[in-house]
Amino acid sequence: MTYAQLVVNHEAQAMDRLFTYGVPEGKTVAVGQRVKVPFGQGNRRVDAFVLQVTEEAPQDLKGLKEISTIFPESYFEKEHLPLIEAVRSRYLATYLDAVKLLLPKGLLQGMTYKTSEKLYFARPGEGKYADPRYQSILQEVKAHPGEYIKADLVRMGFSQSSVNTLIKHGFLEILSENQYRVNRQSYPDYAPRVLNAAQERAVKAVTDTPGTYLLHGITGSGKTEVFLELIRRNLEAGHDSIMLVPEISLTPQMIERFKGRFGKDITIFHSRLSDGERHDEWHRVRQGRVKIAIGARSALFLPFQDLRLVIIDEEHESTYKSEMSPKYNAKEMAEFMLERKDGRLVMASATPSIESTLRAERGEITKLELPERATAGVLPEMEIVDMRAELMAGNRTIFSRPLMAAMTEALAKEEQIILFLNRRGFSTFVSCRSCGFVFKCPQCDISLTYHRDNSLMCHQCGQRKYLPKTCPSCSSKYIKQFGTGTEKVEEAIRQAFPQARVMRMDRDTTRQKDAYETMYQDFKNNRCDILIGTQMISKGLDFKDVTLVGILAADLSLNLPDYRASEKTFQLITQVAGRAGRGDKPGKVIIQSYSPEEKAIVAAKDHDYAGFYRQEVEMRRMLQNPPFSKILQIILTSLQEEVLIKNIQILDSVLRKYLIKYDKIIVLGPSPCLISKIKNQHRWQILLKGDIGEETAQAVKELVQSTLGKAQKDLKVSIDINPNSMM
DNA sequence: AGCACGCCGACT
DNA sequence: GTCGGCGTGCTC
Repeated sequence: MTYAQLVVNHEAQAMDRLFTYGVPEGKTVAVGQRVKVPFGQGNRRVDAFVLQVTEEAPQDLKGLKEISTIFPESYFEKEHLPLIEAVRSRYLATYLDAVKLLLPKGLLQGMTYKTSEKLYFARPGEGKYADPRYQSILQEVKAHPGEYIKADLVRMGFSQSSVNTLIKHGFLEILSENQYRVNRQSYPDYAPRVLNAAQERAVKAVTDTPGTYLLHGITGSGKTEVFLELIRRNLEAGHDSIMLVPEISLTPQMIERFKGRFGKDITIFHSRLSDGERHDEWHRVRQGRVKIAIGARSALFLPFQDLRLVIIDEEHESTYKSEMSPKYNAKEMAEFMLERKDGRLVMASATPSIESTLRAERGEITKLELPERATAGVLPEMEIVDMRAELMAGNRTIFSRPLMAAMTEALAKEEQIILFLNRRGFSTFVSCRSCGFVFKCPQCDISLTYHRDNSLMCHQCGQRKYLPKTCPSCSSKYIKQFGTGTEKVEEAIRQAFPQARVMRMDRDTTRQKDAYETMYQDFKNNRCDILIGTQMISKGLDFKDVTLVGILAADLSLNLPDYRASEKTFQLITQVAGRAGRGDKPGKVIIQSYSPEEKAIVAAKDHDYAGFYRQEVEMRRMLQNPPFSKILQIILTSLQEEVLIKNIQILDSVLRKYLIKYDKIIVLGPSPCLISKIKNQHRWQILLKGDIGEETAQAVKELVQSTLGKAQKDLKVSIDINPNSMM
């Protein structure tokens, strides 16, 4: 008899193991197939996936059952097993979560193809069906076989009942076809550019030798052209390629270029694709109809047959680390997948992560450089404005005098301006000047942001309410808004430059489906003078008429409680600054800051990546922060704070006792998270920092589960290795 | 997470 | 004597 080891579709942590079932006599199963099995005492039929097939009987099995249904389609291959195992052991994921990465979205919810009933000509009309009104329908369908469904003909003015009659009597035939929900929009050809020497060298290095590369190219150095060429060569060799981008830089411009270069060979994974579209794109890849994918991190797991090239653009971005289970890091998984088949991984950025540059220095990966702008443009001129001095001089507005002057000048010359502020809304908090009351979200422990439509919004849970006229605490009318968001910037600009055309791009204005695209086109075609935006305008956008970039509050990201605050600030300033002077006119960047002597800000001003890196890496080494250590974050949440505190204290003492033998791991906490409540869930955390190997992490996970296992149901636990945020 | 089993009290 | 409430433990 044949036996199959299965992962069952069961979310419970206790189900996170393989179950052995018998394969019915005369049937076969293979790794990656979906089956149904009777499970548990009630023999409920649940979905399961085959991970292993064996011939010999497993030892000591009580009550072996048989698979009840075998589905023909297979979702992954034997060679994916190490990947599943890696996701499990590195990121403490369950089998099920790891397997689900490889499945088309919606599979377990019964998602399937959309079918359409296409019409075909079957036989010529005869007898009373030779009548012209029938003939014209038959002619039309005969001329366009399989192109119409009934509704199309009706729309063209034919009578629905005539069409039905023809079908009923067999003159027309209906065939059901799987319809791909795919974007058929065509794009203008994007012809290859001639590569400059540095681009050429990079392409050659990657083509010649498999391995992992760090491509450090300054903003505007033509990285995209290198990607396109690498993909073209990989395609020519008959292999598949994946290009990963952070969600926010999957811009219309990027899509335009890739579609324009590769046409139908490519699939694009928008975050805005519907589940149905994702399902279909998955199958298009599985069937080998496309050879190239571009998308956010989950596109890495599309079922290509022969993946040999992965490009990770803006590799410093935190979006490559998943914050939901499985909490994998796409950079690590890409490398893992490619090194076992002699593939090539190219991680690219104008501001590489400290971690990647350190790896390059250690010789683990190969560094390639694009040190010059590809077009005539030079790097923009950078100026830091000390906002404390502005204040001293009596300027209490959002804009410093140098920025005002530069904006006036740019507008006079009809050049475009980008203003960056990484905060949406109007004011960041609202408080009562009489009693000091601050409006906070009742469900979350953060202050509410005031929006111009007179609402108070929680940027954590999204809840909105109207701003009352009087203070809920002392009933005074002295309610005032503090802090600045993009809405206030927009208002200030409209006041200062009433004739300028202004656009604001943030999550609030790009919510509707095509808003982003429309605004992008408007700005590109010079229907707008000043673009105000958050992080979403910081990368990818390439507008040739932008000569001035204003960074309104460079220190915002500097004061976060995170060892990466400095790195993030440097990256953000460099990226935003890179939007200036990409055409033939020189660019200028004005950085407003209250801490103008900060090394991240000064280094960004000097375009000095190397200098910034040297200082930052030393700091990390000194404080033993990643990449010189790992951080394991354990967050406990509960509706009841007392339950939470009691349990996390127990957990803390258990962990400390266990970790006493590891002198290279320190335990921090327990303490409330910086955002100590979200949607009424209280949050506390314990951080472990140090030399945490996979086995240690696994042991900690098991310890956490066994310690909390018997505790209240209300208690939820999340474990993350090297989390993006420690808030 | 379900589901069955079993131990115990309440009620015909 | 039997019905059902819920704590416990297992799922090939």
